[in-house]
Amino acid sequence: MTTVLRMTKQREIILEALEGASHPSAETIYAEVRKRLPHISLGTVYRNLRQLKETGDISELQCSGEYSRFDSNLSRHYHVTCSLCGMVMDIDIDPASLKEMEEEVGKKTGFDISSHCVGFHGICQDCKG
Amino acid sequence: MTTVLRMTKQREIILEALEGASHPSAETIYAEVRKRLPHISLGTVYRNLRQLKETGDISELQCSGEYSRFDSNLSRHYHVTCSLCGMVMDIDIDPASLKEMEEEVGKKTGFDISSHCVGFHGICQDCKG
DNA sequence: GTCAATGCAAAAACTTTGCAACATT
DNA sequence: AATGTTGCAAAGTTTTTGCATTGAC
Repeated sequence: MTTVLRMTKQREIILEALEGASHPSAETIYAEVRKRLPHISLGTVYRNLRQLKETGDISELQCSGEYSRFDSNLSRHYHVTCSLCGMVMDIDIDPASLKEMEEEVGKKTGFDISSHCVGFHGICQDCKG
Repeated sequence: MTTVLRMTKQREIILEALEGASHPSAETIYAEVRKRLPHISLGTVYRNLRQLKETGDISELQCSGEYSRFDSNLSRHYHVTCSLCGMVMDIDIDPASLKEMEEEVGKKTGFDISSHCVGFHGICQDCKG
């Protein structure tokens, strides 16, 4: 019995916030959504993010710092995070060699590899100045 | 003015716990150290782990799950984490292609890349059975 | 003796959850 | 009408911190 998600005002606006921002954190989404729904609760934001992640409508970044960041871009791609300001930028690199590595790792360790996460860290152009 | 770390009984035993365990979490280290120092506090464990990390005596894993895990092996290497039992295993893969990627990422994004993190996730042999 | 380190407890930071009221289907 | 969803507040988890006391040098 699959549970059907209902399209509530809250969910709708959370999704719009996801699409309008770059890799926002839950807190950032909360702040954004509150401009249009002042009474929404942080709990609702977290619940929705988890559900949308489970249904595969959004993804959660890994290797991007201390707390969760979310992404409405579902294609396989990687990220750089600025160690100073926390800014996250998409990287256009070919996942092929990582895919190869997955296979190699599976063979070497006996694990059934289901995913990998890669993240780069450094200082962004703005923070260099 | 560099602060000199003092070798306390606590620090010594924490380091031994680090070396005797495989990628332990703070909580695991706490449990282990408490066998020999029953009155040590969790705060002391966290403080020491942070200090040892800062002095470069140990490293903190990334991409290894929800909470921090530590490593007394300082050489550059990567990890697989079991999604079921949380077990972490070292992987013997060549970091060369990742190093190349770092350069490519720097060029493409304008970031000064200082590090990258890579982690693989899957099901370990024990959990498959 | 000096000052880093400890134990303890309180708090911070992020996230989850219980529950009655409410809204979508 | 049925049940998924919300707001609120309380609580859970992991990690940090303030402070008086202790201990390494």
